[in-house]
Amino acid sequence: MQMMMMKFKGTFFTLHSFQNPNFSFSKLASGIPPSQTILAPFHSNSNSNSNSNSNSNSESNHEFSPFEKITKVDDALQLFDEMTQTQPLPSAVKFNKLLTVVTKTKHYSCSIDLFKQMAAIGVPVDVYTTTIVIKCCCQMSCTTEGFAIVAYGFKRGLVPNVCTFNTLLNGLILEDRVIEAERLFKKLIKEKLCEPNVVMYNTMIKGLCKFGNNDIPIALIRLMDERGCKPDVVTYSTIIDSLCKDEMVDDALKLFNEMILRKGILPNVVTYNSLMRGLCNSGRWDDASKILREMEDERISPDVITYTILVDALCKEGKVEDAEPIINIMAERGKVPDLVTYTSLIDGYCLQGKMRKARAVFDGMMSKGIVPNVVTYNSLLDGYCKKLKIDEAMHLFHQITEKDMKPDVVTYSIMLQGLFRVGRCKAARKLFNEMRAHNRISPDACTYRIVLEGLCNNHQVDEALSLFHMMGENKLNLDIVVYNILIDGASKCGKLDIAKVLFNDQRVKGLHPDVWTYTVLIKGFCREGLVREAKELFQKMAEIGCVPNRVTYNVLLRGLLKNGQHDTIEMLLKEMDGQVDH
DNA sequence: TTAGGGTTAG
Repeated sequence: MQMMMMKFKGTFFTLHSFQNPNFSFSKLASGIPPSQTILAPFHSNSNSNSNSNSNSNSESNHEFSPFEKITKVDDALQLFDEMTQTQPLPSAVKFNKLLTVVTKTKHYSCSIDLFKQMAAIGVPVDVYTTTIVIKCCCQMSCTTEGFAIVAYGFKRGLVPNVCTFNTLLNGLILEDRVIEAERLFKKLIKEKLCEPNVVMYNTMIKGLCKFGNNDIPIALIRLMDERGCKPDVVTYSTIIDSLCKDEMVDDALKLFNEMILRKGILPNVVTYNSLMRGLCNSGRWDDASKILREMEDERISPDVITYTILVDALCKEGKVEDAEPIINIMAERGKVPDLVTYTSLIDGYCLQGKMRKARAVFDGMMSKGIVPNVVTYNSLLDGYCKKLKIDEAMHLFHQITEKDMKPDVVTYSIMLQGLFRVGRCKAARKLFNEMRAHNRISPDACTYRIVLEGLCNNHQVDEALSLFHMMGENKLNLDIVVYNILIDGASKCGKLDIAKVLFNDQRVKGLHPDVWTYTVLIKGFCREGLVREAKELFQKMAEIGCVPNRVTYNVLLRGLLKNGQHDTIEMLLKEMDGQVDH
């Protein structure tokens, strides 16, 4: 422990004092430590002599363990057939191994089918078998089916254990059923159905973090201590990651230090990756670079995810030319860029409108045998739409469907935004109807915002309003941004009465108008020459503590100017000087 | 001698 503390003396304790004014992106890239793991013997067969011991072991293993050889599901299915025809039937352990292999390839429904066949043939199943199959149900968002399997097992004397319950907890969390997960977790403890272990605490912590809570998970670490269950690197990494995602990077670093210095738990590449992402996304490049150096000091090799985080963050910062060389650095260090890495880079070029470059990366990726998915296509689509190249976008959109790939809600939203932008409302409405008729994809809050804004910008406010009313009292109708769009749209086309009704309506619903809400309505009043009303609303903003921004001042100033209220303008300019950043 | 938990893209 003492050694460990010494080892990490140079860690983030001095983070805030760490400053590097000469920082550059190329330095960041060159600071990436080389791979410390010797991968060669596992990646090629040219080193068989140098590793004779482990080789002979694995060979002898293979004789008895055909499961390790399986790379494709078809192989597994064939082996399953052979196993079921063997007399006497192989043990449950052997079938479990096979099921594990299939499950690891993410062919969950296949595993479930095999389980059904096993049950039909009378292959012995145990609690391991049911746990594997429950996991498959959970991964397919059918956790309720997972509970049914517990009941099935129970009838056959298979008592669920901590692994089984943990799988179910994880399933509930995957389906955002966090309250049910919490209830189950408490029930397990209260009724002594099983004593939670570190894995189960970690699952629960993940769920709570996902639910937007970081304080309870931290408190849970204390509970673990009390109940004699030691938190591990996963416990801390989960919370560190959640804090980073909530832009609380300093709290994450504090926890990181606590983990190392007080608990003596060593961080691994996952912990570092979370911190890297948190720091990069908040533009703290110096600190990110320090993390890379610290990884090097601790001999922890960055993995594909580390590099991808860097590529993505640089691209989002508009530094795509700094991101591209990272692909080469990866190659030098034996790390193969994957679909996510390439997609991040493609997205970076698209964001800059460099579509030819984006296309070149896309083609390069394809030539390496990496198959793009809907996220990759969406990046390209968005790029074309932003450049108003709708025909290219449309072409790509059709290509997605032709390739048997399923467009998702984002694909449709991007296309809708593009079509509205170039004023092709008829096509947009057709696409929107097509989307609504789709039984698998339904428009989300973002889609509705795009459609409402599109209609308003194309002088179709009545259609926007009727769509809004049709949405009824659902969550989307409780979105302040939607109200802002409509208030702006209505007042722009002279329907100030409707704008006022909408303004009151959102307050009745308990929504909190923001700067934008007030600004668009002030703009509406000014447009109609109702300067007194505009000033009153401006006053009201101040009263409820909603701070006007530069746009608000500009809108009001223009209104006053148009109506010759020069005294008020002078007063406002003085006020602005003291309040608004220029 | 088999099962369960944490990190990356729109």
